[in-house]
Amino acid sequence: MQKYTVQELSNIAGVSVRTLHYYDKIGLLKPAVRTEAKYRLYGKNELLRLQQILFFKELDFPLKEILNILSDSEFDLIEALESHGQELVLKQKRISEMLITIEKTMLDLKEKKMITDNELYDGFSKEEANKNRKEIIEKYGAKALEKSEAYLKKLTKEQFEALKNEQREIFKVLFEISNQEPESKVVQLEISRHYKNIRKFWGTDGSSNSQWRNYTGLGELYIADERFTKIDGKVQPDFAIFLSKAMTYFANTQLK
Amino acid sequence: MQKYTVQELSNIAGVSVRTLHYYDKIGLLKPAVRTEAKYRLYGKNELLRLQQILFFKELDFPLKEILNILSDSEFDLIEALESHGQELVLKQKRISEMLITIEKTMLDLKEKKMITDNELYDGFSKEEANKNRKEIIEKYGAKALEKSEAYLKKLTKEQFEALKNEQREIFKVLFEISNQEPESKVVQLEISRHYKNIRKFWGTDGSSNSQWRNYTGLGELYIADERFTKIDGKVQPDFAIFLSKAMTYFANTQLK
DNA sequence: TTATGGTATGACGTAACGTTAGAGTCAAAC
DNA sequence: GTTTGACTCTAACGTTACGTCATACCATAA
Repeated sequence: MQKYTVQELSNIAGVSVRTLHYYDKIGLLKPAVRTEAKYRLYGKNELLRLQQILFFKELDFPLKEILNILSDSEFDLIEALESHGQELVLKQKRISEMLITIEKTMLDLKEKKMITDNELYDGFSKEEANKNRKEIIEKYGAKALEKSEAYLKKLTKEQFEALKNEQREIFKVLFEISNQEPESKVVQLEISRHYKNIRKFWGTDGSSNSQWRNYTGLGELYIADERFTKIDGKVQPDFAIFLSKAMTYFANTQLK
Repeated sequence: MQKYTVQELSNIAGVSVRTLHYYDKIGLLKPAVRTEAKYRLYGKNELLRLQQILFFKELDFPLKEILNILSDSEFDLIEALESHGQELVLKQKRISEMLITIEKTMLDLKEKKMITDNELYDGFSKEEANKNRKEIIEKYGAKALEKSEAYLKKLTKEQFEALKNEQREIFKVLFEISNQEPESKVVQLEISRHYKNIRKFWGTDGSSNSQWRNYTGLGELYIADERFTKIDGKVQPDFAIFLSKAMTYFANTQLK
């Protein structure tokens, strides 16, 4: 007759040795025999029983109930499955409700942190802001403005601040090499860094294509809105144009 | 300033005193002050914090994470909600799979226990069985036979046995009063017992109307199949007819 | 014979409390 | 002033299904 040691059975069934010790202790799965040295040896019946145990365990039955099921008759099995299934359905309902609550809460929080129109042109006077917008429309059309503002409004306050601040560093590097061609490898490498850096604000929504379009749009925004491309506090219009070109080129080469 | 003792806070927030002790111990909710006698006293801030805690607890956040959330900034909150939501979605998926497995298993089990055609007329020879079926058709039509057999085939073996055996008792009582009118109150009372007794084999499927039709059909079956209405081993055709009448009357009076 | 690796038992740790148990505290009733 | 009853405190075990040591024993090959 086939006999398995703890480790053998553990390998066959994919459970830990400790689990077998435990099942033995609680009387769920006793070894067929014990050697004089107290070693546990299991036979085929035990292997089968273990597989039954694992089946119910996968269904999230507590071990005590598994013990009952495996010792009682078949009729109880159906009943057990039925009532356990009902419990699971209830769990699902509860989780659904939790998910709804979570989504609502997130909406609430995001709403609070959404940028208001005022904050969008914060630091500019109303007139300046409007002048700013008119300029964009003249140069790039109303659609470009719309896209840019829609993009910014989707950000939270923190993200907006991060957008302004966190990129100073990388912009400095880019500024240093802004005498190079926007399509050059050196520039494109830095741009890819910038892209990765900015991507984390976009979350997971939107197709990859639309992400490239967004990125191009962001480049246009840099030209239009001088807040982003200030270097050491000074406005750099040429740099913004350089940036936009490099970004557009990057986006186009990535779009297969 | 308002101060609450453990029990007061426990009543307000709907948690146990032990829970407050525990939250204190793990540093999740410390009382505002401790009296010289070591009594815990909570203020309004603590009440508010407790409510926050309970909010996240309802969402199944572990207390450790709640501790982090309540001490860290708001940005982490959204992240926490998002990842926790993803966990919950995974849980839901796993439960869905479990439910599918359970349903499959139950189908398998029931199939095994379904009555086979042979077992349906078990104890009768083939000829007898066919004679039996012909008789039913002659007296009640083919539809009645079909319905009866369909009804029986839906039962599991155990249920079939139960149907035959478990009702001996109640049939004896009914047999005693079978000299009464089937429509009489005494009889109808017993019939209602019989109805309740038999109902548990039907499960939850089928409209209530169809259940009454089933019940009437079962009465016809009793007439046709003498196995069910044997009293002390003797066939009682008159009793079967009496039963069927009483059952039909019962079903009709219940159908509003 | 010893090195190596498998095995056994026992005990602590995990999460979030429930549940005694023993001892001290408070306010009111006597 | 004291007793009573309600309240509070800390400490400790129980719960689930093991993981993770620690320590000691066992088996087999070199």
